[in-house]
Amino acid sequence: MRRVAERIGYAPGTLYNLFDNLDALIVTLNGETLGRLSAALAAAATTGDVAARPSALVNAYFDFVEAEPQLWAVLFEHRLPEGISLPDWYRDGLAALVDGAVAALEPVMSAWPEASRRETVVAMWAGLHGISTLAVSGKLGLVATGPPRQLGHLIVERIIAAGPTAGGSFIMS
Amino acid sequence: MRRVAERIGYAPGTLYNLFDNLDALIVTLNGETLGRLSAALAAAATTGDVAARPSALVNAYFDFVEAEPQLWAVLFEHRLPEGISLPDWYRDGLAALVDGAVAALEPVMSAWPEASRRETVVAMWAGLHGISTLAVSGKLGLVATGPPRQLGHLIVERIIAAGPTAGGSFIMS
DNA sequence: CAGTATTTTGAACGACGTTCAATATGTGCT
DNA sequence: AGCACATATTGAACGTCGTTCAAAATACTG
Repeated sequence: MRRVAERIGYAPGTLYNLFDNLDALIVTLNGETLGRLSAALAAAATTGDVAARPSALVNAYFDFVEAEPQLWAVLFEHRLPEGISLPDWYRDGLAALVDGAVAALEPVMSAWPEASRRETVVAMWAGLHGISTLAVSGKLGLVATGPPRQLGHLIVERIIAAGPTAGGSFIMS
Repeated sequence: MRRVAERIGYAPGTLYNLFDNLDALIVTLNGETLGRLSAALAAAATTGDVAARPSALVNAYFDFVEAEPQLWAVLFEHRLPEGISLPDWYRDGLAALVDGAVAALEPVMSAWPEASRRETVVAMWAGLHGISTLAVSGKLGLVATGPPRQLGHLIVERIIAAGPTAGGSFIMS
């Protein structure tokens, strides 16, 4: 709070007329970052070559992380105090991001049933998220050789290649 | 530091005879947690039914996260100040965890070349990590319906099912 | 210009990580 | 036992942080 206040040339107390506390300020900032990330992914999804969309989305995601590592880190590393939940518009923003990816990948995931498709996209998004957090915190580099982006492509491409009925090998027999 | 000191019945200053600062204390704690997580995964990997090992590992991972959410959160959310890197034994602990998973999954990933197998395991681990962080921070629940564990199984099973040559669809044609 | 509403201030509070001289405790020796 | 020395522990103090709030400054209105 003190650093933000100094940056904008105000006394610390002034910020409390705009935000309840530091958490509220960060959540508002994260809302903007979420919108920017969503827009970056949407722009990448306009590729005409639908087969290239999965890798285009992965590249757009990592481009964003590399372009704005601090904003991205705050967006996903910040945690509200116990018991306080994120505002509704935050959920809407996240849902819009996922929906955009689902729509963009629809051509290459037409074999999936609707519900499973969305679940799969969420899983892939979480996978990219995990790779990025480990990379940003310096823990991925301890065990991975290639760039984080490469692992991102691996996750997304193989999950899509596996198709909707993959897994559950115990069902076979 | 003050809370730890109070818990063990010492003055704050005493802790500085054992650790340089709070970061060093947390890194030491994280070393223990990493060992515990590694042991839990190793125990799950002893399953005789090799086909069930992937799901057993996923379950063990999420069991650990649910059993020790705070320790797990500190292990992976803590970040050293800029420029300071993790000690060597930390890297070794992480590498041991990955190596254990690679060894446990060897029977079901025998088709993979060695290097690719390890990379794939790292990617799956990062995927589980991403699911867990989003779940713990309350952000996964905003867009996912099922339990986090389900997404973990999805990622691991489909990546294994996809096989070593999946992805890179642009290579075909 | 007077009076009211709004914005901004900066001192103050409690909590935090950290430092360090002072103090307490333990250990080995005669 | 007492003494000298090493080690462990303390607690006050410092600077920083988020946060509060009465006071001061500014803006607006009739």
